[in-house]
Amino acid sequence: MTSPRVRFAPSPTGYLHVGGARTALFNWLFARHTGGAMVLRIEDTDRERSTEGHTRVILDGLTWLGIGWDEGPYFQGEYGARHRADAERLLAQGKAYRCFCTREELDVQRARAEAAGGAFRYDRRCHRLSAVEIAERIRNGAPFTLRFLLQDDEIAWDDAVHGRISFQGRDLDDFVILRSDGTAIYNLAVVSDDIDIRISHVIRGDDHISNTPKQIALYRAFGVEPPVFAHVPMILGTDGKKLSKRHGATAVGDYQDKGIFPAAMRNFLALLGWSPGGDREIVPEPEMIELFSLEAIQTKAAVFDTAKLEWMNGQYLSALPALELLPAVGRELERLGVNAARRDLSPLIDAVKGRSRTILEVAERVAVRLDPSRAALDAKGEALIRKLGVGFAANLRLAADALERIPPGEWGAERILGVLKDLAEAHALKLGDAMQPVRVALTGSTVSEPVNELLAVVDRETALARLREVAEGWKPGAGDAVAARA
RNA sequence: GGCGCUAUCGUCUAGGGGACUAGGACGGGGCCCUCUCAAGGCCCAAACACGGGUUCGAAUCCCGUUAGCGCUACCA
Repeated sequence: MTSPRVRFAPSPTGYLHVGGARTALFNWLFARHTGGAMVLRIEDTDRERSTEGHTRVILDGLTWLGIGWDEGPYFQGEYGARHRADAERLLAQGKAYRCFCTREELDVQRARAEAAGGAFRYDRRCHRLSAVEIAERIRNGAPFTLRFLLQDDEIAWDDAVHGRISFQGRDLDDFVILRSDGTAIYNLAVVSDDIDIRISHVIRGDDHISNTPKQIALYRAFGVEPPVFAHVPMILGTDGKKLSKRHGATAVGDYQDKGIFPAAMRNFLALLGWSPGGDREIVPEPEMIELFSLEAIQTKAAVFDTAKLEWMNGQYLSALPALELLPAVGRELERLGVNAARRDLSPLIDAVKGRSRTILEVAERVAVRLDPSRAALDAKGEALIRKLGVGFAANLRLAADALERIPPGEWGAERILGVLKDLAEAHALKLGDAMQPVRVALTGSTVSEPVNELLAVVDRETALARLREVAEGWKPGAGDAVAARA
């Protein structure tokens, strides 16, 4: 047996959807696990909706996710001649026939069938046309499609994830394989291409299950052994409906923009519908490849849970050394308009990454530590300062005075902690009362690393200047008396 | 409507006839730690859709019911 060949075949009619990304991931994992090849094919036969931009976005999305391909991308649109030749071969062999029914006639037939309460099935009226009638219509220039002549027997296959699935030929109808303009319909194009590039395993979404019997029928007609089919379950939104735009972020690019790591996204996507068995959650890529199997894929649709994705991202974030985060943080900083040149960002990243879940949060926190005045830009920060009441400015001034006495050469987390502890003791303050005003003044938030570490990580002059600025600038407002009592 | 697929905590899942008092993770709640928030540690609540079989014994196998989803184009 030769090594498996799988393909990921998106149509470039939209962005790379998380569902598509997961399908790609499963294909990729299977190829890596088996030592097979992954082929990329862009199904761009729908000229109306396909764009080059979408193709670019899909390729970029896969690359970002770290899903590489061994062959392609092939563009389905370039193989129209083969599709057509294949269809005509079936026609010549009597396995397909010309259908002269117009769209309007078909609509009428369909409506009639529906009104009668039954399912529409093409009645093969054009299959009964005599050779003379056909010749005459062709001579008159009547447009026609090619329909596949479907046999009535059972069509079944052993699905690698679902087990045996079976359809009856009589429940299907003679589907169109070639449009009147000579271009191929999806099912024909797919089978023609999959045969051409020798695909051994078709791993795709289970919304394709109902296409599979038609495709198997085509394989039979071509006299080619069908590939192994593996239909992976859909991804749903939190309301249990098929994931769509109104569920918020559904494109891979959205998560890239949110600061999700490719590795975290891969891990999360892989565990959505597949399980390595046991209690594993964080699964490094090599193990994922090692453990992957089609049989272990879930048969049930899965709900996309953003909260768990973010948790997982946080896990990857904490595990990654600051050094590896540096480039990404640098990019985000640039986007935020922060000049980070000439500063070693590593200590700052280390200080904030533990309580961040995305690289975006890391960058924002680093930005504030580089330039605390950014905290004031945040209206929420100002509101917080105000809420802290009348004792705030006084304590802040005390802290600033004490900290100023630390010589530049001794500015460090340990020394700062000692000074603040002494200060609290000397003024009978709770440690928190000395710490929190500093925290809020410096970050505009009640949340940060320990205050002494925060101060150490912010440049001494910058920190002191900011503390002064906030302490002096603070004016008691109308609501402050109340706040102080509360 | 027809055809098909599916059914374990709110969510992702483990489970392959006895190891099930149904395990883990996210999320939720509580406690510890603590200058805040996270992280970390400990604890709690939370599920086998329903009904019939098969079997000494069913979450696990079979049938039915219900519900959800998919497809039902000269879209992919």
